[in-house]
Order: sequence, then C-alpha cells, then structure tokens
Amino acid sequence: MTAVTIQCCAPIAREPLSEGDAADLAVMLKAVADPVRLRLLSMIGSHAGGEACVCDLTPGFDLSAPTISHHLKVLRTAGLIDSERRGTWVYYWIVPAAVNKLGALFAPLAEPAPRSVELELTTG
Amino acid sequence: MTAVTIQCCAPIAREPLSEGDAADLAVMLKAVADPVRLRLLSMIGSHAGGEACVCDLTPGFDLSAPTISHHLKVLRTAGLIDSERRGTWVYYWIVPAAVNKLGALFAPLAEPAPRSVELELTTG
DNA sequence: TCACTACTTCGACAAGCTTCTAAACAGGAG
DNA sequence: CTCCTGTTTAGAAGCTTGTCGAAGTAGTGA
Repeated sequence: MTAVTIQCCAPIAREPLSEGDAADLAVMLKAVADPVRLRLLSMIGSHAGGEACVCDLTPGFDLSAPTISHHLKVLRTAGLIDSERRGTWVYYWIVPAAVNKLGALFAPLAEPAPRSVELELTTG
Repeated sequence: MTAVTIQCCAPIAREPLSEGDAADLAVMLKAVADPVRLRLLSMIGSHAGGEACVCDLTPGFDLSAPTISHHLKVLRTAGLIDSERRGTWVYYWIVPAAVNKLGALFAPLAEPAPRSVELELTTG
C-alpha cells in the first residue's frame, strides 16, 4: 500500500487534468479534507524533531484512540505521512514530497482580473 | 455569497492549526477532494479567457447536467469559483485568492525527511 | 509467565456524499 | 405569447465516511 506517484501534474489552472490524475489527486485531497486529519498533519509536521508519537497527538482531540488511529491510517494510506514503531511508541512524520505535490497543484495564480483575459502564469 | 476568509494560516507543517482554521480549510479542501470537481476546476482555470460556460464543461463528463451543476455549486459555495449569467449561458471562473490560499497551506517543505526517510515507503 | 501500557483492527451505526430523474426557472427565437 | 434550449432546484437511492466500544497485537517489566 501507500503507493504514491510523486510527480504528477501541472498546476490546476494550467491545463485540464486527466481523469486518472484527478482520481489520483482526489485520494490525497480527501485525506486532508477533514478537520481532524488536517490538525493531525500540522501537529505532526510542526512537532519538535519533525515527528510525533500517537501519545503526543491524542490529547489534542476529544476523540477515542481508535478514531485517531483511523485518521492516521487514512493519512498514511494516502502517502502523506509514514510511521515506525520504536519500542512502546509509534512515531509518525510527514512525507514532504507528498505535501509538496499538493502545493504544486495549487501553485500561485495571478491575483487580479479573473475575467479580463490575464492568464499569464509563471512556470515554476 | 462566496464569503471566503482569504488570509488564514501558516503552512501546514509550520505550526499546529487551530480547530477553527482546520474546519475552515477542510470545507475548501472537501470541495476539491473529488475527481469531478478537480477536473472542473482545472478545465475552468485553463480554458481560454480564464472562464468557461457550463456548456464547455458538460461534454467532458459522463454525468448528467444536474450533477455537473451540483459540483459547480459546491465549488462556488467554497469560494473557489465565481459565476455570472450572460444571456443564455452561465460563465464560471476561478477565484485566484482561494486557490492561492490552498497553495500556501501546502507550501514547500524541506525535501530531506527528518529521519533519513526518502520517498521510500516501506510499509510493514 | 503474567500483568500492564500503547496502539490497531473489527463490527456496527448514523450521517453525509454522489448520482440520478423529474420538474422548475431563465432567455432567446419564431 | 409559446416553444425550445440551457441551467438550477428538489427529492430519493445507494455507497462512503466518521465515530464508537470491544477485542486483538506488540512491547516492557516484574
């Protein structure tokens, strides 16, 4: 599991997404499209050392341990985080490439004039 | 409609998201976490002139017109697109600020993983 | 070996989402 | 005005998701 294609697509407004790419990206986006998982991801990413054990995360929520575990699994299946057991505890950390892929998808668009034909985008 | 708080949060791995911010962002992310809506968004954004009418979008899908309309409404409610009727047709265009907000959330992370984990996902 | 702690899997249920058909609404043409 | 086309709304069927309690697995230590 956790099969992730790291390089994928042009920014969303550059060219139409193929059906396959869209399905692929939707899996990853579904994973982050949840308040709990979004917070989990940011808690893991901003935790000292770049990783956090489940025991660090659980207290931040009014949810049962199985539910937290479920959300972590969703994030891991989507390839956004990875984990390892070290002794008693299981540690999670962000997979930067996966997050970067989402960032690239929503690459900056020209701010003004949505309707006056100003679609000039920078490449990077 | 389309009330969107444009400025919101630090990149996901910078600091823990507040409950409120996470809920806010999840709404927007849910909107794009669907293959159809993702393709709609990219078709609109990449269409000549930066806007597209429903009649441009519908032929690209094996879905009924009401279904397309529903998805467009979800995107519009989330503030990602806006629309205007011009005569017979309704035109849609992307709201750059909203897309940029998502891009900022997934701002580039340092590539090297905290634990020497590259993009090797060995589960199990 | 046994007990204890940390975490995950299982099974179930309520809530939500995607999709459809049918019907309503808005504009343009005859 | 009446009909036709383009688009949205309404209501319902079927699948997916978020959540829980109970049970299972993994590691630590007496």
